[in-house]
Amino acid sequence: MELYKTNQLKIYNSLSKSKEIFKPILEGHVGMYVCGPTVYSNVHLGNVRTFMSFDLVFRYLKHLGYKVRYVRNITDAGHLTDDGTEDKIATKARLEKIEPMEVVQRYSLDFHNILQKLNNIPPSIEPTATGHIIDQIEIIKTILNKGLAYVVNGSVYFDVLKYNETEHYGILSGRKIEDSIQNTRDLDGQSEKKNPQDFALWKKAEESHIMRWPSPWSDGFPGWHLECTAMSTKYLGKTFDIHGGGMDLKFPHHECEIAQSKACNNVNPVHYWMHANMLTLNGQKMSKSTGNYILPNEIFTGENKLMKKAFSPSALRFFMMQAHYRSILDFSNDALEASEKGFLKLMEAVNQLENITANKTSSIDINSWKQKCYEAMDDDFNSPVLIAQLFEAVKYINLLKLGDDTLNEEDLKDFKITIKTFVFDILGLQNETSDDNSSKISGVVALLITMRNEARANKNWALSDKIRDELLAIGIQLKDGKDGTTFIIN
RNA sequence: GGCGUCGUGGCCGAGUGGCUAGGCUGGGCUCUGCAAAAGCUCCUACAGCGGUUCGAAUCCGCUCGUCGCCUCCA
Repeated sequence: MELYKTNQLKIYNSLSKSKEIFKPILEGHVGMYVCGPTVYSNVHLGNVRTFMSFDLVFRYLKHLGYKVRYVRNITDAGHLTDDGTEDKIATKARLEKIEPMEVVQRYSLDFHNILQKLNNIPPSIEPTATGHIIDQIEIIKTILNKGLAYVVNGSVYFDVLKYNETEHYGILSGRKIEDSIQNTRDLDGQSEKKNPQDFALWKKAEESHIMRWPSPWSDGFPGWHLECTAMSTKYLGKTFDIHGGGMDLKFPHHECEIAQSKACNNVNPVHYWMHANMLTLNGQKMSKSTGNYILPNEIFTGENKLMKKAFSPSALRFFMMQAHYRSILDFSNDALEASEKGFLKLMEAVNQLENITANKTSSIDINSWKQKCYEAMDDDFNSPVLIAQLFEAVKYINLLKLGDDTLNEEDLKDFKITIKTFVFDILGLQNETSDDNSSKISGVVALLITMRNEARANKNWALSDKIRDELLAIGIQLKDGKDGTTFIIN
């Protein structure tokens, strides 16, 4: 039987601002849409956090037995620069004197490469904005027909004030339109809009603009907010279960998506809105535009002023999983270093699982422990609490090894499977110590351990310590226990 | 200025109206040739001020501060 039938998953819904019991539209199936990156530069660590958060969601939903269709777009057109006049991709292409599609290709590859290193499972569908221009044009036509958009000089704008007469623009972000009217700054280049709150569904392209597509209104390109509505509707339907994204997209991006869907399809598109919180650096939001950011590769190589050393992708992933996805997390070398130590301790314990043998009776209540692991994840994907439970398991493993605790065959099997499931399948961590050469290394180290033990038997401490210390220097740590000497590779 | 968020021990970071989060760091003990590891153990908490309550870090109010959004942003 699928786990979702017995587990009661609760999700914090940004729309209702409360935790709700998760009930999909179609039993056993989940439709999930997450706003992907705009591929005009390398993804930074802050971008990555959001995608890792939803990777955890994806993994857990699948573990619970749901059939999940996970759609995450690539924004390769339509995302305007600060002044609201030019497409970000086109700007980058102009600056680097290359084709826009070269920009898209380069940074899409970077994006996929980084996420793969961090062991993210690829989405079921990864559509691009430029591949769905036709769908976007159709939506614009419908919204125009309903009188909720207007055409000016070949551009089409959504009429927010008109929409707000019958609907609530601000339902997600908790804003009142009156406030935003009073507080909106006047921006250059937006004078053709009726009201500053109106947003572009279609932008007419200037003569010099390279990225352009024909439409009934002008040769131009689609607005940023529209692509997500077009693609989510196309692949998940007019209403679907989960829509995710970074907290900073709540307004205006997600608010606009709701407005577009309601205007076009007369329905609220999303049942559960999930927002991942920001990753900060030096207490400030990581952001490309301010220069306050770090790239994942700089962490893997250690090549950044902020880094004292290199960290593995799994150590980084573990660091992120130690914080709840809705909390702000501050990044620093020291915080990562502390996480790495914990991560290695966990991995070492997982490696020791195979050395544990079954007993006649069990002194640990494995079922109750396992239950706590599920309760943590069922409570809005609480990975930090899950990890606390996994450290409980580390303690158990060490005590089992010492023989101070025992497990019968059935419990031991369950224990092993549960740990591995949570560590590898759900948290998505990887055991980086085991590689192709590990068996050879094991053989060599075993030989050195034998030589060292001979030296120790002869009380030749100088030699035994030399073997131990020099192995440690190259990252192999010996540990003398009651049952002989074991080692770990750091 | 508006809206929202958060404020936990040396650091990171969970959580709940009364019962140990966890990790890292530091101290002690056991084990050990020494060390490491492991086990046991100890220390430093819930921004401030009021209120509700038998009891609040947990609920309410105010103050201060943080961060985010309000403009492209994961």
